[in-house]
Amino acid sequence: MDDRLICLMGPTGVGKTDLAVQLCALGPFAIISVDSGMVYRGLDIGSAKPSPAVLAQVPHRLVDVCNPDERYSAARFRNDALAAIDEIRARRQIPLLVGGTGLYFRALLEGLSSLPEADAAVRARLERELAAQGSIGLHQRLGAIDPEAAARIHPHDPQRILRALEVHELTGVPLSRLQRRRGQPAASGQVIKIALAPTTRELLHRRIERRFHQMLDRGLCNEVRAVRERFGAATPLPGLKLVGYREIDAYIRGALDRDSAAQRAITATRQLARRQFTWLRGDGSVEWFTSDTMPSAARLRDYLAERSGS
RNA sequence: GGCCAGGUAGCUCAGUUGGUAGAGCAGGGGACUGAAAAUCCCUGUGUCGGCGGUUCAAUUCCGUCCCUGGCCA
Repeated sequence: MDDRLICLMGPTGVGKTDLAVQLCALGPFAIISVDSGMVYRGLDIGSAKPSPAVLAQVPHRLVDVCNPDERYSAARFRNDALAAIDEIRARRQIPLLVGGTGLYFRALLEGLSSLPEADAAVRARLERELAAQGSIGLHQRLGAIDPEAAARIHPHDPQRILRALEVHELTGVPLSRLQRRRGQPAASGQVIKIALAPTTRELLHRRIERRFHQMLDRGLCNEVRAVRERFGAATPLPGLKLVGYREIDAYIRGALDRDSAAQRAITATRQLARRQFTWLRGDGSVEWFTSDTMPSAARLRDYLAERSGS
């Protein structure tokens, strides 16, 4: 039985999705999206989802699985992806994991420790304490409870400080101790990692800028307005923290003019792409393919056939 | 053409009572365990517009030229 797990990775805007869709026409592949943006229903243009027509023809698992007012997570992704992998294999197809979310790939391929999930009440209280004491104050408190975690987490990193305190409150055990027992590798099979990237950064920057203007042309602003109308201006919407959405939301609320919102969105996308590179560069097991000229799906198929022979 | 204000890092600007200069942003690198498209960390040598002059020493003072903006003709 073919137990391969194919990962098509790369920074935003290099054409991973198009290539994956083409590949599906050439073999028994089934796509699982590894993308923290495409999980949101109604956030279509700005997350660069494939069109409804493409989605109907080539199913993407883990696209449109939660609403913009919900919070998705790496752990939820891991569970959903494991279920999708089983289902795909039961149909004698090969899972093709496509996306740029490094943490999700790691959660799936290396596993997560067994930790409590986020608790809204605890988090709300910690947020208030953060506002009152500042992150350095909370970091000191963490130092008393869990010196190991405090040493690893920077005093200015409120998100991680809060999470460490939250875990301790919920379990009575320091985060660092729970993390020492790392969960088993979560996904089974022969992992093949392919990264798609341009040869120069400038090429990527140009592509990002052009793509964002296309998103505006396709009605990104109206998409954000529709979401705001549906949930109300005051509701915190995790979905609108995504690159591009955040800036357009600020424009719609009147905090930014349209041009600076667009410029900031493009900048934020470049910075996102850089962080995505950082995950990939550190991984010695990825095979790099250039995206300067879109590699043909046939070439990728042949590469995969070669790899499976061993 | 005259007067005024500017010309310093890719951009916006500080600053140097004369001893060759530093912030923010951008860019680059890194971290990453239930928010991750998040949250953080590290990273600043540039003919200080050109050419002359004064001076031990000029980006700083003086002269002149060039460029940009404003006002006046």
